[in-house]
Amino acid sequence: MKPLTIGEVARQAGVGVETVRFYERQGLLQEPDRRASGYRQYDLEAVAVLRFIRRAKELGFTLKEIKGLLALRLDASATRAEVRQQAKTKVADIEARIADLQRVRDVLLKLIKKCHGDGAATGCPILEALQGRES
Amino acid sequence: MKPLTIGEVARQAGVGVETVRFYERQGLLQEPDRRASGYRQYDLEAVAVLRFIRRAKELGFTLKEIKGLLALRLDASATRAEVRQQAKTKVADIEARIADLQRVRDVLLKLIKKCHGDGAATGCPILEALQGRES
DNA sequence: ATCGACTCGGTACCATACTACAGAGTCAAG
DNA sequence: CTTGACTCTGTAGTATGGTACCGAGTCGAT
Repeated sequence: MKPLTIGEVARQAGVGVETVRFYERQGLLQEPDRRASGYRQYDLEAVAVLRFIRRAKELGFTLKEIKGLLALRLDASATRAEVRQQAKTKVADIEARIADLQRVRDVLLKLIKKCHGDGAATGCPILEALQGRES
Repeated sequence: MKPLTIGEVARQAGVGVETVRFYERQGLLQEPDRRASGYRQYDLEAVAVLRFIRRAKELGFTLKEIKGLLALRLDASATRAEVRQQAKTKVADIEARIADLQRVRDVLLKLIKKCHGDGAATGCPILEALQGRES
């Protein structure tokens, strides 16, 4: 179990060295032990945490939320219900964003259908609609 | 047709004064005439442009894209096909984002289903899954 | 003439998630 | 013992879309 340098831990987790230090500053990664020289010394747990962060990010969690998840992960008194709640909230969040995007897409599709012409852009229904009279 | 101050034009367009100056710096809004005192003097076209920006932003266009749309709007040689193309590209864009979000949501829903328990968070399938063995 | 509201330019700051760099020190292989 | 790769801290910059503040000047109504 020889300790890893920041470069090794970053490589194993698939992130950059600067990113590791950044996460440390943000409080997502505990400050590791140091050698006499000041070099950080990591263990495999650090790799696990970094991978956790990466996955959670892929699932759309912000770093702030991930910080919360990491706290739950280490908190012996945390319950699965709490974790599930976080996940459910995120699902609701994502669904709201999907609905939003769908609404916008439909507006755009309608405008595209209206603008069948081929001439000058002046008077194009899309641009006209963007103009919008009302506030 | 008396000219409008920046405050009036901002109010009529429903944005802040600082925002108007910001759009000017970004090149979305032409630099207006000035009074002897240096005060900006706007006409109603400026209000139209600001509303255009607001609408397009609501439809998910970035300021950069909006700059392009505004250029098309004023370019006598621009065609409707070009405008339609922009809109279509944006639709494709939005649909990709929707698909992405749906994929993520499904992953989360699956994890939530797996985590039916009620005990300690330790070993919770959601946290475990986030851990992820592979890169 | 005075007052409050407004405007000026410039700069700095907010959140998000990094990324880049400078200049100095350290490590390990040959 | 040298060399090249690595690491250290601290600061600054990236992109996005603004918001906030400063001191100074200006406008219009009373």
